[in-house]
Amino acid sequence: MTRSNPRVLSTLERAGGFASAQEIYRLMQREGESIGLTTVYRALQSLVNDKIVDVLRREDGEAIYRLCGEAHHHHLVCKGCGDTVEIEGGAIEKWAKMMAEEHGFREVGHTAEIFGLCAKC
Amino acid sequence: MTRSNPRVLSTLERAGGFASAQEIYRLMQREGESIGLTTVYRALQSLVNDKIVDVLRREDGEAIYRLCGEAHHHHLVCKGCGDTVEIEGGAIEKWAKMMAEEHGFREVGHTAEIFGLCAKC
DNA sequence: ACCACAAATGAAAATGATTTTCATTTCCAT
DNA sequence: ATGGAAATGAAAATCATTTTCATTTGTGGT
Ligand SMILES: [Zn+2]
Ligand SMILES: [Zn+2]
Ligand SMILES: [Zn+2]
Ligand SMILES: [Zn+2]
Repeated sequence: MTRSNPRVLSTLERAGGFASAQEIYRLMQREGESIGLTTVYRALQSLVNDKIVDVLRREDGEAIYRLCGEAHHHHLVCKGCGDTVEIEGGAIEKWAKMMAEEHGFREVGHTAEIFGLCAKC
Repeated sequence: MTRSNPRVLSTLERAGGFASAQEIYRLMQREGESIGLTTVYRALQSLVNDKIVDVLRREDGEAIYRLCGEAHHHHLVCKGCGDTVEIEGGAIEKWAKMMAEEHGFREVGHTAEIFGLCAKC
C-alpha cells in the first residue's frame, strides 16, 4: 500500500483524528480527491496493521478509526462529543497477567476502554 | 412483548449466557422451536431495555448479548476453543473510577476483556 | 361463545457497512 | 521500452440488522 495511505491518513487527521471509513471517503469526495471506497478501507486496514491508527466500534457497530500513540495504552472516551484521552494502564496490564496465569492461559492480550461524559458535556 | 421473551432468554441462558442474535436464532431452530429471526431481535431489544441482558460488540462488530447477572464481572476468553471464564475485576473498577475522576468524566462505564489460549489449546 | 381491536409475530424486502472479485492501471526493475 | 507484481476501484456479494406489512394471537366487553 503506498499512494493512498498518506492521503487517507491526512484526511483522518483533518477529521479530528476520529472517523469511520465512510466518513473519510465522503470527506475526500467533498474535497475533490479521487479515491475509491475500497481503497479507503484497504488503506485503513494497512494503517491499523502498522499500528498507526487504532480501530474501535461505535455503539451501532460501525468501525471508527483514530490516530494513536506508539506505546500500548487505553482510552477514556466521551459519549457526548467523542473526545478521547489516552491513558496509561499499568493496573490493567498487571491484572490481565495475573488473571491469565491464575487460569492457565497463555499468549494473552486484552482490551479495556472507559467511556462516560467529559466535563464539557 | 410476551410469549417470545422467556423463550429467547432461556435459550441465551442455555448458550452459556453469551451469544449473538443469529446464534440464538440458529440454536432455537436446531432445537425445533418455531420462531422468527425478527422476533429474536425484538425480544433481545426488549430484554436490553429491561436491563435483563447486556449488549456489547464482538471484534467484527456483531452485537452479542449476555445475561446481566448479579455481579458485575469480566471475561477471560480462549481464542482457540471459545471457553469463557468469568473473572472478578476489582482492580479494573478502581482503575476506571480513578482515571475518570482524574480527567473530570462522569457517568462512566467500562469494558475489559482478556483473551488468549487456555491450557487445553 | 362472538366480536372487535390492539399487540405480537414473521416472511420478505430494504438498508448499510464491509468484503470479495476481477479487470484495469500504475510502479519498478531489468 | 517490457514484463510482472502491486495497487486501484467499480460492481457484485455478504451479512447483520431494521423496516414493512399482512397475518395471527390474545384480551376484554357483549
Ligand atoms: Zn490511542
Ligand atoms: Zn464530551
Ligand atoms: Zn481453549
Ligand atoms: Zn459473564
